[in-house]
Amino acid sequence: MNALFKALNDPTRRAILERLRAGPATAGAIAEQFSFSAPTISHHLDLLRQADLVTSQKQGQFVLYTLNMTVFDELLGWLYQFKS
Amino acid sequence: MNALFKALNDPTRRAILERLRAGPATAGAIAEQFSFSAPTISHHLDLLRQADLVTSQKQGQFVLYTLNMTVFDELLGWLYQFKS
DNA sequence: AATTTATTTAGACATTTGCCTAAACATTGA
DNA sequence: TCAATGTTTAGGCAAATGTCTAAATAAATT
Repeated sequence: MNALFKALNDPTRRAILERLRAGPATAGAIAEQFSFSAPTISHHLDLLRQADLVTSQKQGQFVLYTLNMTVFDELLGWLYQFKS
Repeated sequence: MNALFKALNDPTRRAILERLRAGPATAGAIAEQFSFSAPTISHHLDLLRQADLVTSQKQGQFVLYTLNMTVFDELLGWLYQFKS
């Protein structure tokens, strides 16, 4: 829960998640869309992975990142207690 | 959106929200439940108010804090785009 | 009016965060 | 095998964060 909110508490990381809605992408492809260095994006991806919001798989020299939507259920569950 | 995720990215603040589910409470009553100083809790309440997650009204020398659940809809809306 | 009680503001301090560059690692291709 | 490409790791730095104590503000009580 902590890692989840931490990961979401950054506009760049949220933008990465929105980018991944369109489908999996390599670290490099993601980095190109943002005006930050590759190491910075790599670090953001690491935090997203720690929160289990994305998964990664190595494909040759590329690393493909994929959105993991199952974690959102946990967040929805937390929110649900505040409903009504 | 930024203020919202920022406010939620702290276990003490989330616990305060959960406390307020039971009903409005004064700053002092809230502070008593946590082993932090009153100024620290006051600061947390300020961040929650900035995110519009709580509202406050002065009642005599007390300040009553109330959960504002309407903001959760904004969060649900953001989450919704990731569904399915 | 002076004192007590409730809360916030101000300022200090250690830790965390987000960024960078340089270097390391891993894979592909010449 | 050497060079090029993609990605991560390491280390440094400024800014933000969470905590504290001391002081200020505001309302109630004596």
